[in-house]
Amino acid sequence: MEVERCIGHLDCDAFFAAVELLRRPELRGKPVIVAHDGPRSVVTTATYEAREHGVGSAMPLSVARRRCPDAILVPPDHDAYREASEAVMAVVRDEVDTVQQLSLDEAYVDLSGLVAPRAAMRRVVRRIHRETSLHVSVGIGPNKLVAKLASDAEKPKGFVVLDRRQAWRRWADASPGLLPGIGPRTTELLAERQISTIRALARISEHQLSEWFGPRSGPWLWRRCRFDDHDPVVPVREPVSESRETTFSQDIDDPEDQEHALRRLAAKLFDALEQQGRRGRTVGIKVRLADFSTVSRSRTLTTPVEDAELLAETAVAMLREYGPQQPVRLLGVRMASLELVDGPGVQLTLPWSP
DNA sequence: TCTGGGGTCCTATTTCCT
DNA sequence: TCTGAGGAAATAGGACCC
Repeated sequence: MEVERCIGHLDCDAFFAAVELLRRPELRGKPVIVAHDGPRSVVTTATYEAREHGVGSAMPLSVARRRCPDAILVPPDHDAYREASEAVMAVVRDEVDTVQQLSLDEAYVDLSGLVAPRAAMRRVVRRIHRETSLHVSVGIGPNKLVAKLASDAEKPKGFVVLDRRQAWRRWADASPGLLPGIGPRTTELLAERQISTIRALARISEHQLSEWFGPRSGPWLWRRCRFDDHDPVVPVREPVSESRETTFSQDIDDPEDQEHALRRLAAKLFDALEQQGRRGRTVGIKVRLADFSTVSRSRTLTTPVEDAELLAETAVAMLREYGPQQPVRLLGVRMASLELVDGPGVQLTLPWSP
């Protein structure tokens, strides 16, 4: 028996930029862009003043500068954002039992069974602002999909409550690309078939969508365009993989330089995992060439990688075997099949043979 | 306009095992 | 020993998200 759910989605407004503005109030009201200052940088976050000039997230910094020459550039400070995030999420968890944090600035909450879910979320919003001076937008709906669309609909400081029918009325004529999970590629594939609205997509049979997009994605699309979504709010999820990668300010041609960069990334990744008490059995590399094409290689070992040297050597070996035929723009190292190292004591006790 | 870094998930293909 | 079906796991690539 499916019980009617009530799901909330909460999203901090221009989060990174907002945190910077708290530290530097003199920037308030000005166009601010959070990004590293490099030739190949992209915009991480922009204040609404900068967005008015057409600046948006993930946009090349070179473009953003052209569109908004007066913008003030602030380098990202992830430690500060993590701290602010912890303060925000602490409030959310204090007010709601079931919280799924998606990123530093976003979370789903399960409000099912609450007598006054809206009042609960109003309280969360007020407390977050009182305790952190940050603003959030909230969406409430019968599932994650509607909640997320709703939180995005009227930001900043939005508070939108919709049921499925209202969501349909509001967005039936919008592009399928509005729906989270439908990106540029799928939007294009649909457009080739003359499907450019959610309404048009909803007229396609599940069977047809499965033929076009496969046995999982087809039915998923069929449900999505009906604003139907049964994904539960899952409080804790173990990480699947972790990686470190870097784009060079200039492409690297020399194999020795490439290997050196790869070793540095491997060391960084190993340190991070060791801090968490995690290790993985699968080592992967990622290579982006000058023409922006990307190649990956991976190798699964019989036992989890126990030392930094093995990780680095495995990565370097794969890079040598691949042997890039173009200058390299980006290198990355990844570990997957992650597991938690046993508690203290177990690895101190060597399994010896008599 | 010229594209970061850190992730998740899906698909197709290959490989290995029974 | 050869052959093959079918599934699980590994691999590569790509779409997508913040």
